[in-house]
Amino acid sequence: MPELPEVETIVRELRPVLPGKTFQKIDIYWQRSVKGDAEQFVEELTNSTVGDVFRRGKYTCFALTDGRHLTIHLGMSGRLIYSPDEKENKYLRARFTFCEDRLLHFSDMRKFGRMQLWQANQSLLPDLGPEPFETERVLHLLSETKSTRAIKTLLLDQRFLAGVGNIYADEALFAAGIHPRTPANKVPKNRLRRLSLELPQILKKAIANKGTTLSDYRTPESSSGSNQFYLKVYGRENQPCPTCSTLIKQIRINARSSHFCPRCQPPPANFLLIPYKS
DNA sequence: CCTTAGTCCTGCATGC
DNA sequence: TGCATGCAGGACTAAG
Repeated sequence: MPELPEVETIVRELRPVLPGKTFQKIDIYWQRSVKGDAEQFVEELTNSTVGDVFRRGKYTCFALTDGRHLTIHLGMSGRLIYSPDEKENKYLRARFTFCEDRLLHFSDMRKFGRMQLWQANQSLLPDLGPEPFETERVLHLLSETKSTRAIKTLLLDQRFLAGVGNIYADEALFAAGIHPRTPANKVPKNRLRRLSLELPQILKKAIANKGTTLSDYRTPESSSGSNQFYLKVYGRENQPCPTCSTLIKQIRINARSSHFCPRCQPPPANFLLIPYKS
């Protein structure tokens, strides 16, 4: 599942090769991979030229030279594959052909990914919260929030904070010593400070490792990331905590699996926890 | 404002 | 073996 570090890795591979390239032909194999009308999307994007490639939250963004933008959200299983040749791929949802026959393939097994074209006068991704690297701003938002939702839920809310998904939310809460079910407005200030500082560190380390490959994620040159070998709690239920050897627990928060160490991430007080509802 | 449940999807694991 | 069921999850929507 591509989160911020995986998307950043993808962007870093595409940025040196795509700017200056023109979309010569676009083939859509699954209409719903396009937000809005797929035919119109193809019509409006054909013959456009890529100016820059960048990341915002979990979105890969292509700035077109005429001021418009193409965004791609990879969902759960989306991949961008940049290659000179065609490969058999039963999950191919879209194919972008550039001049000199270079190809960008959008592959997406579970079909949760979405591509969207933005007009020049539209503000891009207006509902996204700040990037986690804006430490001061994130700390301020966390400190000021009156939200009673579980802190984990807030971290996953892209309007509050952009780019964090299930894996890195669990890792960041472990690093900050916060129980994931703590109400956001009840987390002690010193823990919030730790969270705002640890989160960007965790993301940077994951980027250095070219992302976390659990099953589907690959870079555009189809290599795997290696950050899965460095995860401390995510997916490690019933295994010893790397810090204190207490067994990692798995619980559900808003229908999402959450992993934490009961000793390193103690609840501030039992009655403060967001209760579990089946 | 907040929440939960349902939807979209497929592959994989499990159980009979 | 084969079929049914359940699970995973990000973003979005509807309903309370």
